[in-house]
Amino acid sequence: MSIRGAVLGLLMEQPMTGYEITKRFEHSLARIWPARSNQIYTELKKCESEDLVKLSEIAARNARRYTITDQGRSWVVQWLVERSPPEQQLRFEGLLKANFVALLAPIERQKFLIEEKLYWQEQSAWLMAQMKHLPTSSDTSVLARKHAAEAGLAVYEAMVNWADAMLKVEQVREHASK
Amino acid sequence: MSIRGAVLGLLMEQPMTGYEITKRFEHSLARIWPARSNQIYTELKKCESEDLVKLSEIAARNARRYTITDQGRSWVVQWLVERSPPEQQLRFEGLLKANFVALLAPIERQKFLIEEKLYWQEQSAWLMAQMKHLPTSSDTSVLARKHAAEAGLAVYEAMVNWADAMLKVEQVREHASK
DNA sequence: TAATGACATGTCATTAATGACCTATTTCTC
DNA sequence: GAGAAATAGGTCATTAATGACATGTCATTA
Repeated sequence: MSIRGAVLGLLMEQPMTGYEITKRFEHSLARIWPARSNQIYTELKKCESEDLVKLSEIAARNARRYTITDQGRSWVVQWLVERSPPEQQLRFEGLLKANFVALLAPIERQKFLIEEKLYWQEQSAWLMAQMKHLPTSSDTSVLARKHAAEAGLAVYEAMVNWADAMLKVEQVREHASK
Repeated sequence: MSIRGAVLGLLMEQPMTGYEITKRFEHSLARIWPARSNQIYTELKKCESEDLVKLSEIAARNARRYTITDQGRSWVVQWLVERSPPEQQLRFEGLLKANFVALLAPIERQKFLIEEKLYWQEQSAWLMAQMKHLPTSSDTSVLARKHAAEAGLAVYEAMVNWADAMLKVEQVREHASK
């Protein structure tokens, strides 16, 4: 149901079409809660049938622009506050693999770690670039996004540090074997 | 397919029954890649049918103990190294909600943030406790787990810091309005 | 004017994951 | 010796998510 939270959360800002939501997604939430456009369109339809959003405009190119309803607003607040399944807050394949990295042969492992480091550095750089687009304001919604982004950044940096630490393990081992 | 990686990764250590894997899961990977026991049993059966594991022993209480095969070992290495869908490495509901926290009314928001902080502190404490059980060794597999755990810790701490930062935003606002 | 590329919305088959159950055995405790 | 709790291994229905397509619009540019 998180995809619903994301879609309705974005619609709280302003009415949007599925396409617009998809684009907004790609520029912000997609790295934290991946979703394909088809999932967003499907979710919008379901939300419409449950009166959480309503079709408010047919724009150019038959684009269907949806507006969030009062029920939709309540749904979002409910979703934010509830912590029904506390376990599945996080699903992190990178950390899962990190636990098993010792299963690789030294050469493969080093290659893997270098790639991982690069990947997380890219994520980090991307997020920093996104953050620059945030307006400088003490508005709560802006600050919330800013601090959320900073938390995301810390996550990416944790992975970069992990890769570094593991690469160092390798170097120490090499040095010792000389 | 990550659940398969996790199951086979654990079986690389030693032969185990579905129940034992489930328990090992709960004590380590479950917070990073949640899985119910039924999913693990299902995966074990699928792996058996694909010759990635083989039933090596029927232990007490008809417990089926599986051993990883050579194909299984190759599968794990392949899985570790490949980065087929780079986007869906991470699925983090906490950070998703963090982006929308401004949608809550101040009182609800504060309550939510305090609960979140507590939750992530608990996760952090739990992981630190788990880390104490790691043997002190310079063995790569031990170091890998140690550094992975440290990365996890950094993630949890990032969330605690986020909650703190957002709580401070609130306090500043209150102070300013006096 | 033809082609390209961004815009826009979907369907459909399949896989992954959850949630709710079910059925036994064995061990521990009162 | 009765009953609870942990061990052990599932089934089944449903929902969530992916991946591969399908279809058409509109603006730009070659």
